[in-house]
Amino acid sequence: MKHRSSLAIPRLGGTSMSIREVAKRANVSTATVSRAIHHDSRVNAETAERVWHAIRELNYYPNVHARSLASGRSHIAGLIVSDITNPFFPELVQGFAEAALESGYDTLVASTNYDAARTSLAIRRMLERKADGVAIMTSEMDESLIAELKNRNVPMVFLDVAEPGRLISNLRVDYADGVGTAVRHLISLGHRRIGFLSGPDNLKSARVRREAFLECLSNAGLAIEDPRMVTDGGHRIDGGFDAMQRLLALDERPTAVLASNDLTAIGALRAIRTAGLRVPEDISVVGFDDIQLAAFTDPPLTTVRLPRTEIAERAFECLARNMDLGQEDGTEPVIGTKLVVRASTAPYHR
Amino acid sequence: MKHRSSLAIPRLGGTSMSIREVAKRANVSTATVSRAIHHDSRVNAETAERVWHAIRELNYYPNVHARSLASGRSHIAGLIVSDITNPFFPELVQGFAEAALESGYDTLVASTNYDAARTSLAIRRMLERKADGVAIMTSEMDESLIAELKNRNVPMVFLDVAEPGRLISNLRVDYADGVGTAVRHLISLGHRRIGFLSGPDNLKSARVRREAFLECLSNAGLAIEDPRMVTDGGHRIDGGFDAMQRLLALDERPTAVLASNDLTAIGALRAIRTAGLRVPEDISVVGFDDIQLAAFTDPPLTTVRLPRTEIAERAFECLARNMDLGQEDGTEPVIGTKLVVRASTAPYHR
DNA sequence: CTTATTCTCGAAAACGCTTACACCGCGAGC
DNA sequence: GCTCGCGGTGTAAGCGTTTTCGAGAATAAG
Repeated sequence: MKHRSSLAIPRLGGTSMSIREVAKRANVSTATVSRAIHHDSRVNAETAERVWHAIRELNYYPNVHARSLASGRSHIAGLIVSDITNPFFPELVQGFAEAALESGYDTLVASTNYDAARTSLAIRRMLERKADGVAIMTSEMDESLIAELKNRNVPMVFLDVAEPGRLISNLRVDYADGVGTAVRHLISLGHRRIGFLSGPDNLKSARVRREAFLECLSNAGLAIEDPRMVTDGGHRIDGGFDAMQRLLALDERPTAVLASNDLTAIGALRAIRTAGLRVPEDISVVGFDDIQLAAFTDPPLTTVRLPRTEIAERAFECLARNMDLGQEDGTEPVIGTKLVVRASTAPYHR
Repeated sequence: MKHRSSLAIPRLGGTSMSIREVAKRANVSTATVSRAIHHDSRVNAETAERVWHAIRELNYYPNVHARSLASGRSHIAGLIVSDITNPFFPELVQGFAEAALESGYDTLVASTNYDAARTSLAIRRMLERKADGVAIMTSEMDESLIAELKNRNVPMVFLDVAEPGRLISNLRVDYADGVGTAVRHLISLGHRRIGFLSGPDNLKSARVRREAFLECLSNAGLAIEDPRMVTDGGHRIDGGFDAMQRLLALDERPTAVLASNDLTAIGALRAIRTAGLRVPEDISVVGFDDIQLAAFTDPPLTTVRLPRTEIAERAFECLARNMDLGQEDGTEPVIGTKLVVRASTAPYHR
C-alpha cells in the first residue's frame, strides 16, 4: 500500500486535498465527513461542526469526478440551443445557467448551428458527460436522438416541440396570443393590408406564428388574398431585408408588416428605408421576441416580447423537478407574451 | 464480490456499458481495451481491431468521470467572459467552444456580469470541475484568484490583461493600430474636430483605446483642447446615447466621433438622429469591434473589426499548447484589426 | 542452444468519493 | 436484568477508468 500518489508524481493539478485529510483533521472517518458535507441528519451536530471547521481550515472542496463516479450524478445540466450567436439565445443561456447554478448545477452549453451532425454530437456530449438533465431549445432534433436520452432516463425539457411525458416537460409559448395582440394592434391603427415575414418553414415555432397570423387575420375578416403577402425572412437580418424588398415590389404593398422575429424586422426596417420610405409613416412594422436591440433600432421597434429569462428559469425548474425532487412526470407550463409598443407602428393614413 | 451494480439498483442513467464488458467481448483485459482506445502503439494492431470491433458492437463509450478521476485530466476547458449578453461575446464563446471540441475538450462557460462575487465563483467552479485550462476574457479579475489557478498549475490565457509567463499566455490586441487607422480615416476625410466615446475606465482595453486615440490625434497635430470631447459611453447602447448627447450639447460639437465599441456607436447614432442631425452628412461616426449588427445599423456602421473568431481560436491554441503538448511556456500572439468602411463616415463639408 | 531484447498483454493498485452494512453504547420497555 | 431500538460512527466495497509492474512468448543476439 504505497498511497501518496501526489507525492510520487506531481500530476498536473498539483497536490489536492482529499477527504481523508479532512477526516484525519476532524478525527472522524471519511464516511462521516461525506455525510457532514451532505448535511446528513444522522451526524451529530457537534461532529458536523468539527468537520466543517476542518474543511474550512484546509480549504477543502470535493473532487467532482470522484463524486460523480461514486454517486452516479454529474450535477451537470445540458442546454442545447440552435445558435448562440443569435441574440435571442445569450439571455436564455444566461438565465438558465444562473438558475442551474443556484441549485448547484453547472451548465454545459451546446450550439447546434442548425446542423444535424452537430446536433447529434451535442447529444453525444451530454451523454458522455452524463448530464443529469437536458434542456433542448432547438427544434432541429431527431427523434432517435431524444430516444437515446430517454433510454438513459435523462430528464428533458423542450421549447415548443414535444409532448410532455415521463421525464419530459415542454414549455409552450402562447404564440397565438402574441401574434394576435400584435395583429389587433395593427388593425386598431387602421391597417388593412398587413404582410408577414415568416421564419424558416422547418421551424415549428415559425410555422405556428405564421398560422396564428393567418387565422387571426381571417378572424378579423381580412383574410389574405395575395399569398405573396407572407414571405420567408429566414429569421435573419439579411433574410428580412430581402423579404421586405419582395413585399415592397408588390403592386399593392402592405401598409404594415409583422415579422416572425426581431432580426427579420430589423432587416425589414432597413429595406424600407433603403426604398426611400419611412417607418412608421409609410409602413408600420412590428417584430417578435423583443431582443435588447429592439429598443435601439431606428425607430425603436414595436414588438412582441418573449420573456427569455422566464423561459430559461421555467426550463430549469422543470428539469429540477425531475432531477432533485425525483418526480417522474413532465409538465407543460405556458409562457405568455406581451406587446411592447414603441415607435415603429403608427395609424394608417392616406 | 457481488458486482453487477446496474443489476442491483437501476441507478438513474440506466445500464451503461463498462470497459469490462468490452474486454470480455474482445477477450482481452481492461488494460488492453484502455490502451486500444488511446491508440497506444504497444497494442498489437490485430488485437486493437478486435477491441474496436467490440466497442462498436456494444456502442460503448467511456465514462468520463471515471476517466477523469483516474487520469487527473478532465478534458474541460474553462472560458470566463464578462457578459455573455454583450454581443461581442457569443461569437467568442462559439469560436472557442468549437476549437475546443475539435481537440476533444468540452467548454465550461462562466459569465461574471462584471461582478466580483460571481467572478470568484466562476474561478471556483473551474477549480471544482478541474478544468485543464482556463481562458479569461474579462478584466475584472482579482490577482488572488488567478493565483489560485496558478498554484494548481492550470494553464491560462488572458485577453489583454496579463503578462505571459509560465503556463500563462496573453493575447495582445493591437488597439493602437486599430484606433490609428480609424482616426487617420477620419482625418483623411477632412475631419478636424473628432470626439471620442470611451469605455468604462476600469477596463484596461478601454483605457488603451482612449490613450491610443489621444496620442494618435496629437501625433497628427490635432491634440484635443476641450476635455469634454472625450466622454464615457460605458460600452453600452444607452451609455453611448447619453454620451453623444453630451457631445452634441457642446458649443463646438465634433464633426466626427470614434466610439470605443459598436454598442456605444449605435447609441450615438440614435442620439444624433434624435437631435435632428444626419449621419454621415452632419456627423461621421465610427465604431469598434464590428459586431454582426454593425452592418445593419442605419446607416451601416464604419467600424474597426476585431476578429473574435480568431481571438477565440488563438486563445484555445495557447491553452492547448500547455495542456496537450505539455509545454510550459506562455506566448503572446498579437491580434490585428481592420477598418471596415461602411456608410457612417463621409467627407467633412461646409 | 542459451541469453538478452522486444512485443504484447494481464493483474491489480490507485484515483477520491458514496453508501450499505456492521457495530457500539445507552436509555426504554417488560 | 435482559432484550430491543436507535442515534452515531466506522469499515470497506464499489464506482469505471488509467497505469505500473511484471510475466510470458517470440525474436534477436551470442
